[in-house]
Amino acid sequence: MSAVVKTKIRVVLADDHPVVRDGLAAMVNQQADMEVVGEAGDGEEAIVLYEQHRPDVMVLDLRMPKRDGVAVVQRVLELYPKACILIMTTYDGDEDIFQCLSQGAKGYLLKDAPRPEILSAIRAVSEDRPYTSSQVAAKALQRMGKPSLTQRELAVLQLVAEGRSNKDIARRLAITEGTAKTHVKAILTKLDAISRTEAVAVAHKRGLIHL
Amino acid sequence: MSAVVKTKIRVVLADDHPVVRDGLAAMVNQQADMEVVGEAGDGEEAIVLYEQHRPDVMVLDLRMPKRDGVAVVQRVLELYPKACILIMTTYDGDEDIFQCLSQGAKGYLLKDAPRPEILSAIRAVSEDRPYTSSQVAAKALQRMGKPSLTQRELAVLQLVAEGRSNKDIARRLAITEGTAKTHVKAILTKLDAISRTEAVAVAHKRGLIHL
DNA sequence: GTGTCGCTATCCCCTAAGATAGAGGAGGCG
DNA sequence: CGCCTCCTCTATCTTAGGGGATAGCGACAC
Repeated sequence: MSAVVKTKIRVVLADDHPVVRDGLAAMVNQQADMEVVGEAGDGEEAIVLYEQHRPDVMVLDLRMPKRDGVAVVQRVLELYPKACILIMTTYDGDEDIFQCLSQGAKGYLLKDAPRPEILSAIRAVSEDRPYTSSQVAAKALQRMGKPSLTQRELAVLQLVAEGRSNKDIARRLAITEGTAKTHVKAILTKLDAISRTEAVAVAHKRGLIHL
Repeated sequence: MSAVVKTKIRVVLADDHPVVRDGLAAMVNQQADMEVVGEAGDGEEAIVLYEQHRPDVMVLDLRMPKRDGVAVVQRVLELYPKACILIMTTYDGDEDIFQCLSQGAKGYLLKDAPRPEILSAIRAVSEDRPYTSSQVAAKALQRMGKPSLTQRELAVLQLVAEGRSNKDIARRLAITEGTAKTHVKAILTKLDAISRTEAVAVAHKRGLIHL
């Protein structure tokens, strides 16, 4: 070990696609100043590996089995408030971005980002500097000023997106049909949609619902 | 060169995520019997690279800029009917799978497949043997017997998914509202849905529409 | 305690959506 | 040629969906 060699940036990867993990691992391990110390295929594993390795950076996919990215961010920062987490995903909805960043993730980038950007994002986050590409930042700002949905409204929205009728929704949530309609109307207003189908489209695009 | 060394399997990769290409490339180049000879980031590039290199296998993502996977399959097989194409994607809807395989793709696998499966799929397809995982095959069979939508119905479905009203759809397609309703009704029947919102949910899950 | 917020609920009104049935023209195919 | 599918249009009828407003109740904050 030479005296000029700094300690490498230690990275944990979490993504449910082996091929993506391989790609990231190859990229990272090729760099002189960083190394992969752990790979997780789902959310729970990600948390366990974080505790085991206490890496300088955790690179996290949003959609994963067991526990999704947002939940992992929340849990890890609850345990280790100084954790540096970089979200790397295909989802560019303003709600996803907003959730992650407001939970305390240090960076957010899209999977179609070029290699150099990915690496510089890892370096930035490892030094506790936030990293957000301009497009992502723009989305996060879009989210500002837009009204949030309540928990109940999100539950109703989920059922609406599955194609359920108001009556059906009411039965499942043990409320009256009138109340279901009240919630749906609130959703339409907040999402600025004129029909439930449009509301689903908007919600999908914004990342309020998935699938 | 030793006499026992066979010619390597020459592979072209097409995926819009650099990180995925890197992962695949790393995996492939690590194998003694295969090598990556080209990488494309969109559909048009994929076609060009196929013509340039005439690889033994092309690994193709479904959703790509410029031209999507199905279109690439169609075009390449039109030019070179003996081309061996392996689809590798996250989309597991029966329609996506059915489209690709019936167009002539030799294999279809999901991005969450383990490394060994990916490699054996590439080897299989390179020898002109079809490769389909059991889950994927099951989906393809599910598609059998299900009615197809006409072009017009697909166009209407797309607009329905965007949240347009019947009147709006009619205006955009230059038909009467009644005709729009007729199409919507046909869609509901074929997708076995009772409302347009459910139809959108079903269509999405089956891969008839994206986004 | 007063105010705000979230969840619940109810009433009226009206339109968009879906169910049903029928029909004619264009084009492909045996 | 007839047969079939697709696309188009029509008409009627019923219901689910959506607009607008209002309000009681519990939780929580100030």
